[in-house]
Amino acid sequence: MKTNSILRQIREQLEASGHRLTPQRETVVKALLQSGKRHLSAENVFMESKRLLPDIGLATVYRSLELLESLNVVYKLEYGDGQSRYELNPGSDEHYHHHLICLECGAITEFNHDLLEEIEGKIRAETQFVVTDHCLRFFGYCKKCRASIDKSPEGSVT
Amino acid sequence: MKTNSILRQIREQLEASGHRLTPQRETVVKALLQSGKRHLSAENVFMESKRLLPDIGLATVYRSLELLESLNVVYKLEYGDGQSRYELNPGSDEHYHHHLICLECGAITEFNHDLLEEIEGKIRAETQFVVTDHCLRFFGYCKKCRASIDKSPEGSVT
DNA sequence: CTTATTGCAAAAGTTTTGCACTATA
DNA sequence: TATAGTGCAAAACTTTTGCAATAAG
Repeated sequence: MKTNSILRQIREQLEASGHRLTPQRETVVKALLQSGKRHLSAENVFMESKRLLPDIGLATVYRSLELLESLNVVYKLEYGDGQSRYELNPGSDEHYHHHLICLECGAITEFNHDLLEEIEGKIRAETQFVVTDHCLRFFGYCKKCRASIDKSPEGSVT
Repeated sequence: MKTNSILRQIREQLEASGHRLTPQRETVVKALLQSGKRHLSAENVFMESKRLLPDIGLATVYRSLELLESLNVVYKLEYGDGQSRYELNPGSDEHYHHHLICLECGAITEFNHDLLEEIEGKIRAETQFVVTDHCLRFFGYCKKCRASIDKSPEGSVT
C-alpha cells in the first residue's frame, strides 16, 4: 500500500505552504485514491469522503480540492457537462493518457502516447512557454459506432 | 463576405433536421461570426446577440447554442472556470489551434501545430477510433510569468 | 491564546425548464 | 390552425462565501 507514502508527501507539500493535513483533507485524498475510476465529480468525492468521514461538509471538500489543486496534487478536469472532475496528479508514467470520446455513444476510452513531448518542445522553443501538463481529448467515432453508421456520404473520414 | 454562404449551409443543416433558421438563431450565428475573438461565453453571445436583436432572450441563446452544437455547427469548450465557451466549427484549416494556458496569470494563447495528425493516424490504426476533432490544452508557465518565478527549487522545468 | 480549518446555510453564478404567447408553414 | 420557437421568470445545479464554532500549534 503506497497510500502512506503518498499521504506523507502531500503532508509535506501542505506544510511547506503553511497548511495542515487535516483529517478532512486526508479523507479527500483517500477518496480520490480509493476510487478505481479516476475522474470523480466534486459530488462523487463528497459522497466517497462522507463514507470515510461522515461529518465532512461539502464546502470542505470543495476547499480541499481547491487547495490540493493549487499544490498540483490534484488536477481539475472539465468534461463539458457542467461539473468539474478531479483526479490525483498521476505520476509521470500516466502523464500521457489521453481520452477518446465517441460522439455517438459517449464512451470514453484511453489512449497512451508520448508524441506530445515533441510538440511541447516546439512550444517551448517558439513561445518560451514551459508546459507542465496538458489535456488532450479526441472526438470522433469508435469502432462499434462506426459499424452502425453507414449512411453519411463523407462517412469515410480522411 | 462569406457570412451568407455560412448561413445558407447552416439553414440547410437545420432544415435537414426539421428546424428553422429563425432570426434569433441567425443572430446567434452572426454573433459568433462577428466576434473577432473566437471563444465566447454564453453571456458574451447573449450580449452580442442583444446588440443585433434587442428582444432576444438568454434562454433562446442557450437553446440556439445547444441546437447548433448538436448539429456540430458550434463547439462547446470548457476552460475550467465554470462557464462554457462557444465557437463556430472552425474549418479544417483552423482545426489545429491549441491553447496554452498559463497557470500563473491565466493567459490563454494559441499555438498551431499539426503534429496531431500523426497521433490521430496511430489512434485509428490501433483502436479503429476515427478522430473528427480534438481539444488540446497545454498548462504551464508563460514567458512573462517564468521571469517572475525564480524561487522554487524545481523552477527550471525539464 | 492565536490562527487555520470546518460545517452549515445562504449566496452567487451558470444553465435549464415551465408556460403562455407568437410566428410560421 | 397546428406546431415549432420564443421570452420571461422561476427553478435547478454546481460552486463559493460568511460566520460562528472547533481544533491545533
